[in-house]
Amino acid sequence: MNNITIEERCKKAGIRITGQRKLIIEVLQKSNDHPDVEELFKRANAIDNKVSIATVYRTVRLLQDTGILSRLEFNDGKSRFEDAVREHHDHLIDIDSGEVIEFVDNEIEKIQNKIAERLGFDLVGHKLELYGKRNEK
Amino acid sequence: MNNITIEERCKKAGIRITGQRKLIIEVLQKSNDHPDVEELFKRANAIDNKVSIATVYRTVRLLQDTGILSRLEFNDGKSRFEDAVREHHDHLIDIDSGEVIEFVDNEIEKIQNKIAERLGFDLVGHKLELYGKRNEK
DNA sequence: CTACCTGCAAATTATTTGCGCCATC
DNA sequence: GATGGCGCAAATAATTTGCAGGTAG
Repeated sequence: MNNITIEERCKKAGIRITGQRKLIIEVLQKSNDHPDVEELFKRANAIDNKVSIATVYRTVRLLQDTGILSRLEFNDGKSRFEDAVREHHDHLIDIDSGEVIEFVDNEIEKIQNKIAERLGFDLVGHKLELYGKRNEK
Repeated sequence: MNNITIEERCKKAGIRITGQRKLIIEVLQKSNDHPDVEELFKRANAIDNKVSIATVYRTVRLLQDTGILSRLEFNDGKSRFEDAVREHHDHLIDIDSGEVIEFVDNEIEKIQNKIAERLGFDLVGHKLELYGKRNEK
C-alpha cells in the first residue's frame, strides 16, 4: 500500500538523515493514530532519549514544508502530522471518544473535482472531517 | 436566509447580553469573511473601543461552547469563527491568495451520510475544505 | 442586590529560534 | 573539513485566567 518510505523520500528531497530524524520518522511511520508533537516526542524518547522536543518541531516542520507530511488540525489547538503520500483518505472523528477513523471514498473525490471546476479552480488538495456518534444497533 | 440572529439565540440560551457582547456579535454577524480573534477585536474597537481582546476571546469561546458559533482552523495556527446555524456550507481556499470561498453542495451531504452509516456512525457534522488554484481560461 | 461580566496583566500552552557545540556527507 | 543539525533555554504567538471593580437582570 505504501511502497516508498518516508526516509527514502527524505533522501530524494536532499534532506540529511540524522539519528534523531531517523527516529522521528520511524515513530511517524509506525503510528496509526494521529499523535501531536508532544506525543511524538514521548514515543521517540521511549525508544531512545537523544531527541529534544525542539528537534521534533523542527523535523515535522521541515517535512511538512517539503510536502512529505501533511499537517492536520482537529480544532483542539494542536497540530498533528501524517504521511502525505499514503493513499488519500479522510477522517471520521468520534465526538464521544475522540477516536479518529480513516476512510477512503472515491465518489467524494470525484464530486470535489466537479465542485472546484464549477467555481473556476483546479483542485490541489482537500481536507474532509466527519464528526459522528457511534450508533448502537 | 438567516432568520434568527445570533443575539436572539444568545438570549434563548440564557446568555447575558452586555454592551461588549452585543458589539462582538454585531461584528460577527456582518462579517462575510473569516476574521481571527485579533481581527474581530480590531473591527469591534473601530466601532467602539470599550472591548478588550480578553473579552473577545471569552465571548467566542462561550458562543462556541453553546453551539452558536463554529470554530474553524485553516492550518495557520489561528482560530476563526462563524455562525454555526447558517445554511450549511463548505470552504474552498485559494492557495495562492488565501482567499476563502464558501459553497454549498447537496450531493456531498448525501454521500457523507452514506459513508458515516457504512462505518456505523450517526453523522453529527462535518468540515470540508478544498484547496485549489484559480484556473485561467 | 447578587451573580455575572470586564479590563488588565500575569500565566499557560504551542511553537519557533539564537547560539555554541557536534555530526553527517 | 565544511555545512548543516542539535540541545538548551529564551523568545514569540495564541489563548486563558485570577482578581478587584463594574453592570445587567
